[in-house]
Order: sequence, then C-alpha cells, then structure tokens
Amino acid sequence: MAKAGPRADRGTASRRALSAEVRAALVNGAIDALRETGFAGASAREIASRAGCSQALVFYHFGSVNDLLLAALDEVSARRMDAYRSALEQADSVSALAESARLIFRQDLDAGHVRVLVEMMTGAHSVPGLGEQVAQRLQPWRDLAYEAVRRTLGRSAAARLLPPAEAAHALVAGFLGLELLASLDGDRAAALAVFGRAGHLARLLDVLAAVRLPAASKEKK
Amino acid sequence: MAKAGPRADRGTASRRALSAEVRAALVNGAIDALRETGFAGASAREIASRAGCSQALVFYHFGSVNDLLLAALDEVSARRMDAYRSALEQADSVSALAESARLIFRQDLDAGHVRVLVEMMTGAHSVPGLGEQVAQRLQPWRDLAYEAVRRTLGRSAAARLLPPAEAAHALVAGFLGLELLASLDGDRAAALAVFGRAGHLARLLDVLAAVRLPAASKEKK
DNA sequence: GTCTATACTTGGATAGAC
DNA sequence: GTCTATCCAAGTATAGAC
Repeated sequence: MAKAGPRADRGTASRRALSAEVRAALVNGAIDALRETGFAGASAREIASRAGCSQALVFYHFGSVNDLLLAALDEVSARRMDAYRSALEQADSVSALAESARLIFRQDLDAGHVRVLVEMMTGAHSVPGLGEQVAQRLQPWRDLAYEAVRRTLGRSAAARLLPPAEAAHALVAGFLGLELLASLDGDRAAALAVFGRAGHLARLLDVLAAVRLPAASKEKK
Repeated sequence: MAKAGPRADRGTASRRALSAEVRAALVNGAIDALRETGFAGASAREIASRAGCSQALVFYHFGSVNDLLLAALDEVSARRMDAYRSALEQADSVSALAESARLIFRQDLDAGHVRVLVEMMTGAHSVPGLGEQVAQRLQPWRDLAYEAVRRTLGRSAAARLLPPAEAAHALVAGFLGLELLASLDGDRAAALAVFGRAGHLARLLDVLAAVRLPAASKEKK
C-alpha cells in the first residue's frame, strides 16, 4: 500500500505516516486557532501548541504561517465541498434549495467553517498578496452557489424576478454577514430565523418557478 | 466659550486646542489604518505615523490601542448616524427604504465606513472582552435598521410575509457580507446590483404593504 | 523530522527629559 | 502635552543538535 521510499529497510513507512500526522495536526491546529482566537491569534506558536509539536515544524512543513493558514482554508473547503454539492444537487425547487442552505449554514455555524473563511478574508487585509489567494479559494463556493441557484430557478419567471448571479452573490454574502453577527453576539437563533424566513419566501417563488416562460413569445425575433 | 482651566494666564486655550487636534488626528489615523491595513495592521506606531505624532501619545490620550480603536469606531458611528437617520426616516415605502439603503451602502462602501466596523468585529475575536464592546456599539445601527423596517412595513400584509426583526437582521447582515465580498475582490458592482435587485423586489412588497390587514378578522378572539 | 536554542523584528507600554 | 529612549513580550524564521 505505502509506496516504498529510499532506505525502506525499517520504519520508513511509519515515520512517513507520523510526519503526515504532524502535518494534519498542524492543519487542524490552524483551523482551531482561526476559529477560536481569530487570524491575529493564529500564530505559529499558538498553532504548534494546539498541534502538540514544536513551533519550528510550522516552517519546516509549510514554509510560513500564512501558507499553513491557506492550507487550513483548503482543508475546510475540501471537507465541506462534498456536503455542499450533494445537498444542493438534490434540491429541485427554490424552497428545497433554501432549506438545504439553512441546514448547511447551521452545520457550518456550529462547526465554525464559515468562521475560518471570514477570518481569512479579513486577516488577508493586513497581509499584502494574501487577499488574492483567499479570493481564489472562495471562487469554488461562489460557483457552487451560482450553479445551485441557476438550476433551481431555471428559465422560469422567477429567474426574471431574481437573476441567478445576483441571488448567488446575495446568498454568499448572507452566509458571511450572518456568521459575523452570530459570532459577535453568540446568537445563532437570529441567523437561523432569517434562513427560515427565506424558506417561506422561497415557497412563493416555487409557484413562479413552476411557470415556464413561453419561449420568448412576446419578444421580437 | 472655552472653560478657563488652571493657570489660564496665556496660551492654555490654544494649547488645549492643539491637544484636541492631536486626539482627532489619532482617531482619524486609527480609522484610516483600520480601513487600509486592517485590525492587525492598526498598531500604535502605524496610527501615530498617520497622525504625524509620537506613538507614546496613543497611550497618553487613550490608554491603550484598543481603546483608541473603539474611539475610532465611535467616531465613524457618530458621523454616519445622522446620515442614516435622516435618509431612513423619510422613506415612506418599502421600495423607498430599499433605495435609501442602497445609497447609504454605496457611500459607506466608498468611504470605508463598513470596512472599519467589519475589521473591529473580526479583530475583536482575538482580544478578550473586546467583542462585547463592539457589539454594544453595533446596537444603535441595528435599532435604526429595525425601526426603519418596522415603520415602512407597518402592520401590513407585508409584515406577515417579512417580520421586521428578521428583515432588519438580514439587512444588517447584508451590509456586512456584501462589504466583505466587495473588499476581497474589489468589485463593488456586484454588491450594488444586489441592492438594486432588492429595490425591484421591494416594489412588489409596496403593493402588499398598501393593503392594511383587516384588524385580525379571521383570528380567534 | 523533530527538537532546542537563538537571531531578529515588531508592537505595547512606560520613564523621564523638555 | 509631547517627545525620545527604553523595556519587555510575542512573533517569524533559521541553525544546528539529535
């Protein structure tokens, strides 16, 4: 299973496994630090302490603290992307989409996934060049939101009322803004109420979405 | 006008004026630093450099960097509160409210007012106790949003569809989330498009808002 | 690969001259 | 009130032992 490396006499595989464990521990430590102490508190020492290893290993394995933080963001993204995709893909109406979004948001709120993203977005502001890299990592999430909205709204009357690109942008902004408020006052109920309300309104859109537009009947050519 | 202090022989008033100028310069420097370099970059040295004075004055006048940053947040709040209140008070329909919100958001986005707030909200996360103080300062804005929404929706059918408390929470979250996205990718157009769309949808609510509920006609008791 | 030790930098905060 | 000088804590990053 494990590819034999150089000097594969004894212990190499396990040592490699140990090394991978350290990397994983550092990434997890970075995620926890971002979530609990914020970007400013996510120092190499803080992360290493959470990972239970030396601070020097941050630089050995990742080169710099910022690169480790980006790896942490990648890890969170990867972990969530599957959950997002499957939840959103099986939503076949606007209200089902809203309900999926509500469930996903609640999970992410509790687990702190959005928190990590928000910390990186704002922390990036004080480190030149980091913003672009965070933006790059945010893109798949935005694409996912756009796809989900576009698919459920489709070419219906609802899409005229609410163009997918704008709805998707608003959806992503909503995740971020509601997370900010929730983490400030520790009140997740208010955020969830907003998603619940969006679900109610979405049911109205379901009706409109069911009405397919009569293929540009009135339009000139 | 100026209250005579101790040793009011000569120059005391002007010296006092100079001192006030320094305080103002520090507050402005703090605002600029928060906006341009973020919470992590808003150090005493950075701020003092922008204010054109010694770093020691931060501590002499404000006691600590955090207290200066809070003063900066207060200043931004005070500056904007009047503009907000007058704009929102003269909105007499949901769509007018949406248009006001759009104009205000554009001003704040360009001037960086929301940026300062977001930086303080996330930066607070890494400093114990700061979160409560920021939350306290956010409250007037939330109250204002709530009042505006409650007044324009009123006791109409629209208020059933969209309870003021939830709408206000969503409105504040929208400001924050859209600012986060706009500052990450430098694209304010997408955020403004969302507000524009909200305006279109608000016109639908205007119709509902015009329909006053027949004082709980169907309800039991 | 992992550790300890350390060089170097930056930032908060204070002391004391003026 | 404002400055310069300084102390101290914390952070990034590297060197070198194991």
